[in-house]
Amino acid sequence: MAWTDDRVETLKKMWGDGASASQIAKELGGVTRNAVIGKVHRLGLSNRNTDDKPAVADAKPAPAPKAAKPKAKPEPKAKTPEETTEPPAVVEDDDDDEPRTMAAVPPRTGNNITALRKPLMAGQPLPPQPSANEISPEALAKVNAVERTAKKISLMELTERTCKWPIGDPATEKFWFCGLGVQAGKPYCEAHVSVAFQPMSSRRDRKR
DNA sequence: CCCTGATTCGC
DNA sequence: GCGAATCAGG
Repeated sequence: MAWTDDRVETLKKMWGDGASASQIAKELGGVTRNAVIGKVHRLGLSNRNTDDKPAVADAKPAPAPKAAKPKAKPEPKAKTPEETTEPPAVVEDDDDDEPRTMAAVPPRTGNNITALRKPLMAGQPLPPQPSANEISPEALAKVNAVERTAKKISLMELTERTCKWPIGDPATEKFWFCGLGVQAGKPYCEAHVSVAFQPMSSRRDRKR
């Protein structure tokens, strides 16, 4: 697949919009993210630095002894130390909206979670609330069981495919996220989905 | 393990 | 110019 003006345009557009290389590659099709990144660099779009390196100090003794080493390791990265002109990078991709017929129910880790009010991750549906209520005993038991086998991952480990169910008290060190594989599309694993999302009717029936 | 971009280098 | 392989990091 060649880089037609057309495709390059799309590339520029998406890259400018903050899309990731893999996203762009997927959109274009026929190329890998590596191809996209490579192109981005060749186009000089890597990081929009309109600045010219101030010829302040030129103590660069051309440190590139890459001579007879097919797989020589790259030299220390030369990263421009500046972050000022960073784009908003606000995640705004929400392919799916939670069904309105479902109601998110707060986590109940046996004990009680008080803090954790604001979303931990941008764009992620995770505003657990303390006011828990009746959840099917079976489901609850299931959750407790799952929490014993949970991966207990950190915030950084969270991905689109890891259960984001919080376990423990965020105010203490004893806090993790479930981390098990999510139920396709959902933010939680199967067990946690079952307690997090309940049909409105179900809640009503139980509650009243 | 999932992902991100950065870099190198044979083609 | 291209991009797979690799690196470095979250």
